[in-house]
Amino acid sequence: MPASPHFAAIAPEAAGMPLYRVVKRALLQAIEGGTWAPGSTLPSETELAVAFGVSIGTLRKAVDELSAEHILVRRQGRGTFVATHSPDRFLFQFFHVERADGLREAPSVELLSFDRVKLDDAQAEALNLRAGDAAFQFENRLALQGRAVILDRLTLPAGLFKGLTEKRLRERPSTLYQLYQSEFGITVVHARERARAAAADRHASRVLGIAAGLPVMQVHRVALTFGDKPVEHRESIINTAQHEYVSLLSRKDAAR
Amino acid sequence: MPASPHFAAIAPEAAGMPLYRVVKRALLQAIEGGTWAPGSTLPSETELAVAFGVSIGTLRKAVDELSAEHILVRRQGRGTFVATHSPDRFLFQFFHVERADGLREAPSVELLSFDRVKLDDAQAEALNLRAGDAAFQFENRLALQGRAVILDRLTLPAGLFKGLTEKRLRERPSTLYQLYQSEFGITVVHARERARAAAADRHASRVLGIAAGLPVMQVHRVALTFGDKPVEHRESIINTAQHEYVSLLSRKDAAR
DNA sequence: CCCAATTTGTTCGTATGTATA
DNA sequence: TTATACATACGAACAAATTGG
Repeated sequence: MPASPHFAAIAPEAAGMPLYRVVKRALLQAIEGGTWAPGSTLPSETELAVAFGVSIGTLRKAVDELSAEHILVRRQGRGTFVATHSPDRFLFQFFHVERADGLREAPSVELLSFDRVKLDDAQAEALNLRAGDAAFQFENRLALQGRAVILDRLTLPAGLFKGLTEKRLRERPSTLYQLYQSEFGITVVHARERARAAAADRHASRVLGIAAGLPVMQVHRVALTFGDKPVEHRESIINTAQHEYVSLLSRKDAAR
Repeated sequence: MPASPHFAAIAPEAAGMPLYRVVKRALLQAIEGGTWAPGSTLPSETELAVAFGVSIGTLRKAVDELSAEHILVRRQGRGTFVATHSPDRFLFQFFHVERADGLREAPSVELLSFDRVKLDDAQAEALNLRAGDAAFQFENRLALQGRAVILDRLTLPAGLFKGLTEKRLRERPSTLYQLYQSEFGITVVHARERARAAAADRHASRVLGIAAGLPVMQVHRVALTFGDKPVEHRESIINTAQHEYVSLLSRKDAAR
């Protein structure tokens, strides 16, 4: 285990902020700054409390919030870990399509295209960049039970994903977000989605094997890292003939 | 202030359950059973801790969870209250449509029809009842900025809403959920939604003033009270030409 | 405007239980 | 079995917000 890190004095913007939030911010910055890599074990609560000069209860309250946000994971008897992007986490936190009967299954993914592009106005706005900025854009076809259900078009800022290639994308061992994390040091912590109905255009109808003009759901998503900084823009076209878009089970968090 | 209530001994199903969860269940049952009406003030934390025979910290942990689930509301300096269904709460917790530019506005509601019906298979399944059971069914047209955007068809079990009439529905002073709560003692605590795209049928197209066949979003919602008991089924047809369906900002809870 | 009482919010510290290696 | 880690439970003191005098 690494030596207990040495933390900076209270930041100026912490004025009037409860101590446990100051500790939370410090933990966040340490995680973001790579003091503890994804998947690694943090020092014990006792050690952290000493390192920060706060009581164990205060330290726990900070960790409670980070745990509720899926940034840290606690396991009784084992320790506290920096969350990683496992296939399970993707399925339950970031994948919102289920079969109409409620079956939830991990999709199989097929890369259809890979390009370097310049951001259009809408993408630039969503990513907090300027139109014309360089980006990678690629399309995935997602299948459930062997049937194509979703067409994703993803847009990633070139500045954040230097060295991304079609080959690396294709040969990734696990989920996309796992790739972002392990290869580019980018941790997706949250996503915002907005949906509407639309008629399938020719491209979507070909990829999904449905008639052009058929109603499909169109979901715009922005994935965010620490500090709500956008790192990915995604437009999904969903064939909802046999499947449905399911909003977060906000219950899960509370009911445990 | 009413005298401190007198709570039953620990329930048998509480075996192995942490004390704060036992307290939480007892609080829930007291709320559900009407010991404290919606909007009323609970005894202070100190009093409750004494009444339950637990420490203040344990009591607070129970209240923390109920507060996170929007069942209780705490206000520093004032007290802890049983949550009520205000228009604001409806807008932020239960209404998921925004204008494309992000403007979130309370809809104006117009009652279009009111009938007694028998549940069909799908409705019965969703409401955990039997097909053919008696129900009320009514339609609302919701407008934003004066434009019709949503057509809701609601189905309520007749057994839970005895005495509901078109007149009472029409003359309610506030939101529908406020009516459920004050007139029928039914508190909606949570809702599950599933969405798909569909072509507007003739009825929807007439009500929303759009062309038949146009792609619209179709949202199935089941509203639940304590113990995840379903109390309302709702099918919404949304014209997403100018508006979007926005999934919960799961961030809001955590970021406060 | 200030003061006092009340209530929740924060912080501290300790002891004990439970899960894991 | 032992050691370690998180989980639960206890209790005390003070801070901050609110209300009423």
